[in-house]
Amino acid sequence: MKHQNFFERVYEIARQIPYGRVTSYGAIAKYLGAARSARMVGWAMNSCPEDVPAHRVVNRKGILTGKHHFHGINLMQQLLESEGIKVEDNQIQDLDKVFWEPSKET
DNA sequence: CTGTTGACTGTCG
DNA sequence: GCGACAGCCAACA
Repeated sequence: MKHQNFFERVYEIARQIPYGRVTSYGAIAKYLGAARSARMVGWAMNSCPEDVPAHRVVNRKGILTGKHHFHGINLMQQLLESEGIKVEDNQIQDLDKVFWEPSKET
């Protein structure tokens, strides 16, 4: 499997996010070698395939910045809470505990 | 082809 | 501690 476009790499990593864990756009972008491309991760998520748990991807602050891109405004939060992640005011609690880093998979 | 925007982040003042 | 700027890539007008 050769390297593909930036988007496809984002999808691959997003799919590797374990249950009950979350990551940030910057973490993914940084793993790809372009920490400044965090916006692209979000843009890639805009086309998020069903295989990609985009609800587990938040910004570095742990805020559900992309929640309004979901079908339901509170869907993203419910999905996270369903995985045991505490979410309050659109922000993930204990972010450092549920935070997942792509480099941990390699 | 050129300019703007976008689910972001780190650095500087 | 907070506000503003730059940087990365891709899609759209």
